[in-house]
Amino acid sequence: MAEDTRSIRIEKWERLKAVGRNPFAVRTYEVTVHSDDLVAEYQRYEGLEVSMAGRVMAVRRHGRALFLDLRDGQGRIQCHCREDLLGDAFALLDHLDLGDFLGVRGTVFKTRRGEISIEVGDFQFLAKSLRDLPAKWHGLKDVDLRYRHRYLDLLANPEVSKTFRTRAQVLQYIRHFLYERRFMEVETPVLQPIAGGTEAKPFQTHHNALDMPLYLRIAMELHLKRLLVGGFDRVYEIGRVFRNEGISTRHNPEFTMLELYQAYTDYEGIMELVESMLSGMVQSLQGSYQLTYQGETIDFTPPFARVDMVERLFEKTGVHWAEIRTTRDAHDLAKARHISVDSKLERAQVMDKIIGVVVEPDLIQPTFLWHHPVDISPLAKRDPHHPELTERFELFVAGRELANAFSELNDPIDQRERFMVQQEQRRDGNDEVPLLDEDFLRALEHGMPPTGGLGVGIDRLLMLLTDSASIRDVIMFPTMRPEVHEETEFE
RNA sequence: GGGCCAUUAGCUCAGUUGGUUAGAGCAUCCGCCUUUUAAGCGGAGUGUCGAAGGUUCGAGUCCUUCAUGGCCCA
Repeated sequence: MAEDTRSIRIEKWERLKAVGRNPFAVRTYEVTVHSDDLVAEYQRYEGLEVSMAGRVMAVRRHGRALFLDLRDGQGRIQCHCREDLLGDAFALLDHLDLGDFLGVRGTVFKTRRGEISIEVGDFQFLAKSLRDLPAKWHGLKDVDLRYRHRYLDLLANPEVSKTFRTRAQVLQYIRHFLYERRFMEVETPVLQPIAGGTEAKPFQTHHNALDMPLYLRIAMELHLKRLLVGGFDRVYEIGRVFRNEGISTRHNPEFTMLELYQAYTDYEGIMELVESMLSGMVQSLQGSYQLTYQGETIDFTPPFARVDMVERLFEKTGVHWAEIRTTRDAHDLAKARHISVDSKLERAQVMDKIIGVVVEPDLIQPTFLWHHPVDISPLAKRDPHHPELTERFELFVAGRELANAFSELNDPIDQRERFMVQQEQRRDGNDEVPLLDEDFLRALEHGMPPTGGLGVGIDRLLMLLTDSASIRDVIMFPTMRPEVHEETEFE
């Protein structure tokens, strides 16, 4: 029973305290080497005294000696403790449990079976664990427990730690890549009086002192563009955005976006940037341009394929975008293709849904789907030769949108007109359309340079790079319903 | 929101057409063991069978509702 384990361990702790060895009274422990480095450079360490600290993951007792596995932040190292070397201190190991933190000092050697180990000459309890760790080799499989108690998931399932190490590497890679291209990292508000920059339902909160509603941002776009007006010409932000929508294997209410804006270039310049960034990232992580996602080989060798959205729609449906003039036409097409859409949606949104069903799922290899119609791209510059289309692309990989980019609309009059169209949709009941951001328009009127912009969903990128089926596998603490009953075990 | 599936010991899982006292491995506890590594050997304990109702002489098993999660669809 869990309570028995706990009280037994508390008793052992009491006994340690009684002999002046209270683990929780210890503040520091000298660490001279980490496990992985020691194993990698065994020749250098053999016969030398080292000092290490970590969590005890396994104990194998052999009477007057024992082996234990110590896990530190890098990996695992085996330690050997013998009574003839440790003397009276050996008896203290009776109070050792799986999960305890231990510091050891001793000599590096190799066992008969060839395992690099430490012959412990001195040890210290650094923290006591009062609860059982998850099973040794089954791992922790219950997904609910894994996400709720991620610390146990990380301890029990090595591939989970690896995923989050990859996440850290990817963020580092991006920052380094953008640093080399002279981008500056900035931070813009999460709390906003108007949540704009895309279409999504925002979370609402309230500021007490100002007595006003505030929204959690759904995108960073409009603030980053203000910075271009302000004179920075290459800016980016990596941060959390929030969308008050359903939860699924591809959606978490809060997720991480990269947005970047580069002045004096357009969507084709950004296309080059994305190709270079992603192919280089895959190369540096995998050692090649290929990776496997859910059984499918994906090849990030640049250049990526380019597919014209309107053309591909025509190939797939025999219908040209221009033939769909009204909302009615769009709904008819959806019905003909057996695609169910909300009857309240307008023409452009219905078409967006249709494209999502008939075009996007086929885009398995990295593919730029480009030249989106202007009415689903309110912040993108028009294509000068086809003013009903825009200089925009979305990058699809494994049938999913990974990035979205365009030549940023900097014509303040056109921008205002497009916002006005959105306001009509809002009045017609589309509550995903943001309110008009007058200050943003004012900024544009001061003049924004021609600019290419990009947004990348970092979590979805990580799903690809770590072959994860669910977005929850790449977010440390995904959004969960609270547990029904809190266990209170304090007597 | 709809459909399907899951929930049994701390962990991972069995549990027959409804049948007596619900099982295994690991973990835990006791004993032995000074180069093991899923160490070994001997012994012991372990459950609100997700929750609440119902059917039945009898429910882990059948029915209903609920909770949480997963997959698919919207």
